[in-house]
Amino acid sequence: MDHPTPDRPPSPHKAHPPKLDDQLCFALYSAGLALTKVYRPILEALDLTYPQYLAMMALWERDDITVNALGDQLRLDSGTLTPLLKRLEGRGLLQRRRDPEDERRVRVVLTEAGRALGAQAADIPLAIGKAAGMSRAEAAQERERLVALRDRLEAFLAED
Amino acid sequence: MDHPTPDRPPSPHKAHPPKLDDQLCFALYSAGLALTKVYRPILEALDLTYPQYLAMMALWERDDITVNALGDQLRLDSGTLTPLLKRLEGRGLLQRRRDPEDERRVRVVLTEAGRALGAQAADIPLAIGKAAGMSRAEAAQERERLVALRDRLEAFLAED
DNA sequence: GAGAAAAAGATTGTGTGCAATTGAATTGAG
DNA sequence: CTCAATTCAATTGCACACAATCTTTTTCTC
Repeated sequence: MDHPTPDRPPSPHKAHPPKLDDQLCFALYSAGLALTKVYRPILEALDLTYPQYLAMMALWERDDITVNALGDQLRLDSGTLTPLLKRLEGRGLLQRRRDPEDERRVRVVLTEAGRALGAQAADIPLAIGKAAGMSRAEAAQERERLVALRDRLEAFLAED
Repeated sequence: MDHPTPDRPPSPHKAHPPKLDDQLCFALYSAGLALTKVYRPILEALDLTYPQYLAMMALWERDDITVNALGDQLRLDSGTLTPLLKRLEGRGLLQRRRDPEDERRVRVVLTEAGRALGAQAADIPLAIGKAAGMSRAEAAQERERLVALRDRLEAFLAED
């Protein structure tokens, strides 16, 4: 049961392949998979997928925004958002209408049903916190560390 | 059940919908998206997708394992792994062969080309660490926190 | 030892993610 | 004012993820 690369041998004669369980990236990846698996049965009650839930959260806070603006918040492009929003529209949770000011834009507006769903979602964070076995404060700390990591990665991507 | 909601406004007359940027889950989700975007151009040199890279990492450490065993490590099921492995096989990086001992199993074995790719991947973690703007020690700490979170979520999923 | 149950992997169908392209609308340079 | 460049969303194509189902093979029970 070998473990963590305590110290790398100073002179790598041969290049050693990286190990799965040493990688921060895999921890992030597998934690994300686990989290969506926890969400799935909870969101089933609202008949939402996890990305749909994220989109609805953004819209509960502020709707009547363009697809682009929503994509900036969610870090998703139109290739992902357009079909996702069409599904939500098909369920009567929102409407997509061309902006008369600029016909290139599509503005996303919640319906009454869409807004009402927000109240039903109010208890979800608590349920997730329980599954994660973290206090509110711990979760907030971890959230900040991940946001900081994300921001550094996005800054790196934005370079040149 | 639980309730000490310490910092909530005292009387929730109406249920308030959760907010995107308050959620640990969205921090995890968006950090994961950013990370794969950082990986993409780096992995292009190896002509691997990010999940393919994860699978290869597992195999560089130990191959000649079943699809199930690989799936347990990666947290993926056969519905995801079968086509992924077929693509890698098509590229000549590995072979899939039925286990003669138990014809239900398929064992995954690296080819020489597949093993050779491991050497080319040796510098990737360093490049990622740079993009993430973290020291080795910081990355290791964050990795442990995420693994702990993942393990708690998986334990919750395994309940009942 | 025969039939039921279980296990391993493959397949099908749905829903993301994203690159690349397209089409329509707007803006900008001269 | 005009035509090229830009912008916004949609579309297309590929690769995950996963539920549900199916086939084959093995094991379990009697």
